[in-house]
Amino acid sequence: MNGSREFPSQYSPADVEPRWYDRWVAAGLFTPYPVTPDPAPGSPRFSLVIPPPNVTGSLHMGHAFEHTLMDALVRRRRMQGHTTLWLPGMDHAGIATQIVVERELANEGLSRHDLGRERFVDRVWQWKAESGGKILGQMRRLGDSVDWTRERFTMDDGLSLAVHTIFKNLFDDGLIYRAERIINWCPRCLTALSDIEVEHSEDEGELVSIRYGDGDDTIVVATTRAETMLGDTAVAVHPDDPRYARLIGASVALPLTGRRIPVVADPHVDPEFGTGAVKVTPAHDPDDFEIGRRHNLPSLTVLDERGVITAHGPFFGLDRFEARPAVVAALREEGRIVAEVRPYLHAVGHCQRCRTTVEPRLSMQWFVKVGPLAKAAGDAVRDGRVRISPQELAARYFDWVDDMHDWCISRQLWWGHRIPVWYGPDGEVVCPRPGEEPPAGEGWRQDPDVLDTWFSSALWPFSTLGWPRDTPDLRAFYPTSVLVTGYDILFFWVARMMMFGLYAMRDQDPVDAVPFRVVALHGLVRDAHGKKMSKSAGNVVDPLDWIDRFGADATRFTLARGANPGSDVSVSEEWVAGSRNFCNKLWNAVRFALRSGATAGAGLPPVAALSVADRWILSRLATVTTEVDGAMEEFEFGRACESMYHFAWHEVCDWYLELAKTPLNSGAEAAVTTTRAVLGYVLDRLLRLLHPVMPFITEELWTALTGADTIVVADWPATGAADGPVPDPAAEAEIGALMRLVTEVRRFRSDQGLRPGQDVAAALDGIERTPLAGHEPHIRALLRLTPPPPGFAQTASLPVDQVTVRLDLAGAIDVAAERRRLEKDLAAARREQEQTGRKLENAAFTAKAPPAVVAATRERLAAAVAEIARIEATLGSLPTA
RNA sequence: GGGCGCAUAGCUCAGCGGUAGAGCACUCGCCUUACAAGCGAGGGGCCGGUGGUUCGAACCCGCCUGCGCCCACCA
Repeated sequence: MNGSREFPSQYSPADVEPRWYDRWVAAGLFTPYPVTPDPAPGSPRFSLVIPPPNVTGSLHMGHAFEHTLMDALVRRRRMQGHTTLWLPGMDHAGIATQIVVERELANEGLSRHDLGRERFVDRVWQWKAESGGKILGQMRRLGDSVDWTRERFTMDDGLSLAVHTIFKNLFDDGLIYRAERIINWCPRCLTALSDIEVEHSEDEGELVSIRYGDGDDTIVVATTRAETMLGDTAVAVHPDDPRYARLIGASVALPLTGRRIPVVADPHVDPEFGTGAVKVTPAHDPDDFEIGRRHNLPSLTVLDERGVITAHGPFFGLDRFEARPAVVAALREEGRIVAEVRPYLHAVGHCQRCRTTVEPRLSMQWFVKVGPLAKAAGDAVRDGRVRISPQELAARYFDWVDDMHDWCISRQLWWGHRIPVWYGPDGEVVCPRPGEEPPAGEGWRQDPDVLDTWFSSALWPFSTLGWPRDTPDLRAFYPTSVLVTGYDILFFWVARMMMFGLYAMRDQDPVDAVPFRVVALHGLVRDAHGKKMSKSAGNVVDPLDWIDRFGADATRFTLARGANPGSDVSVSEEWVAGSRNFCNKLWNAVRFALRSGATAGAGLPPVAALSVADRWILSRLATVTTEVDGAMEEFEFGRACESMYHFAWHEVCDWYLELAKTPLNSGAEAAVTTTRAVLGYVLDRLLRLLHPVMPFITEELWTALTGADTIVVADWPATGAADGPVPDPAAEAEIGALMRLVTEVRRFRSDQGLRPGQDVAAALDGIERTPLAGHEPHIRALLRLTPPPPGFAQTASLPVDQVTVRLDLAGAIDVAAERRRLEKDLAAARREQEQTGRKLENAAFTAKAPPAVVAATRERLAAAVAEIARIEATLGSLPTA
């Protein structure tokens, strides 16, 4: 149907890509089946859910990378005939999105409080609509073969039901609890954060040693946060520390305040560190909180939610960072109290979203009791129900899962799933079942907080399929086949999906309770020099920019080509340009094939009809098919791409297409027919192999070549199929010899600085006695050599293997250049002789090495010796300059 | 403070026990009837250092050096 399509000499993605995506969607190719019960019983299922992008903005190169890998996996499975679902969607990204919208409001001079909760949330929904649309557009441009009929959002009704349901279940099982704890608090975002939302960096600070007490009863403590001393309620020392034994149980005066605080003995204190004495601030330090609990110390809160001092006195109203030097200065004024101040490098926690220094804060929050959940999550990987690729990263997973702290899930935000708990006037705490009327009336109110955005993400693999309802999709596609995501969110997301998936599906067979069978972790996208892409470094590339300029396929190929399990990928404009060139190469190969009348779809001609060149390229195709198939199975996209690139460019285009020209132009009907069929077959299969990575150009070319409707559901070339090509070592050896001969002659010409046409005539002496006899027409065509006229004037003689090429040169050869070339070859041959010779003289080698290796070494030695003799003879026959 | 990973051609990386590879960059020659986004040829590497295992090490083991990442409540 497309045979008459125009094929310009350059591939233009802009003319091709826009034509296909909507057609694919309209044809329902990305939809496994409509939402009906059990549609395709018995067929293998392949499903995966997209890591939902945040609605905060647009997709970056990391998304393009991740989507390329997922799409490649999905498209291959679809071609393999699996009932395939790639489920798209987006994440409301609680804190991140709220910050973005707040920033937008700030530009209008407003805060969220000016709008009030309801209007603010409406505003965020409005933002979501715009930003989300942009992301969907990007996914279409990338070619993501997602099922749009099943698109979800973490805050849509179904997912909100799932959130409420699992919260209720966990609550009833005692796995969610509310408690007053020291949590990580962001004084800018004004919300609690979980441990992993805090990023530590080595920051410079000051370690201040302060003398507490007066008279003889003094004790020196050190701190990096002097302002917190206002909230000190004790000094702790190690129970066995003789220096302080006499003070234990006594009290000392707290400078600046005059309060007396006890000295307590606690084994947590390290007597080796500093003075061996620690100030205890239970309200503002997690360690101190624990010490306080053990010794029944009061908690004195001296900082408010914005990090401002609330303790009465001269520091009241100061920000914590102003208060810190102010406290030290005040201590100095009292004299002798500051024992030492020295610069100190220590790890400081920052809010992942806004970089503000996190403040440990005592507050009432909701937590998930992770113990049993994390145990199950670890076991599922340990016992092999879930495989992590690459395996090395499993260690990181275990480290985290096996030593996880309870997860603080409440956030003091407005954008997110509101905690489904109501508090009564008499202290009642009620979590109604979904659908059940929440308690109402005087004094009842719902918890104002929302859930950590990762709480809903953790349900994604099953909430998107309809859970908690028992839907056909849930039955068909859970567990999902594979999860593709970056190693950087192993903890944030993967571990939590494991916990919640196993918990939600705890009634299922344990094997089928897991959220995914395999976790395929990829790395980060970096720039050409391996640097992380970041706005501040100015090396961020928008994938759409590349798609516009080089095409989606080139962008995808560049990303896939660098992808190895778990490792980062470096990309740059030069490389995507290289991929664009590759697209162009494919384009022109098919253009040539079409012009040559290549036929695809009829299968292979009988083996007897094939030429050696045909057998060779089919042999290579067989091997490449196996390589690509195997590599993709193991998420080794880089290897798969290398294999296809090399085969397509350097074997099919560089050699086979050139070799094919001889039979195609021969006029011999049988040869023409066979060559057309093989050419068509090879390109057909190559395009199928490439399709998962380069969907658009392969669709365009394949439909043109075969006349079929779409490559999207064409059969994936199976490894070792009965009717497929097979490896043919004899043909490979023969074409290998042909390549050597042709290359040698070209090298000779290049070294001699010969212009084309200066050596058109040549004799190929001795070729009739070699396997290359039948290839003489090929060789002459590739080298543009005519047969020698009778009695031609031969001026150069070039031996290659068993053949001597005698060339008719316009002038005398450049003897010096030829001598240089031969001497270089000679040196190489001598090195080889020496090396292999030494090896064979090694008695232990011949005794212990495998016989095949020994035999190969013997052959190499013999070849080197022959080569040396040949070169020396040639050198001897050169006229002296 | 723990744990993990990486050091191979100018750059980015593959190879992980038997003749050092790719892409890009570079040099030279070519508008050869699919493609100049191309064709042909070429240069370039004591595979971080150092010991060991082995007939044989870029590859396995020990140590050293230099980078990178993750985790961590030592004030």
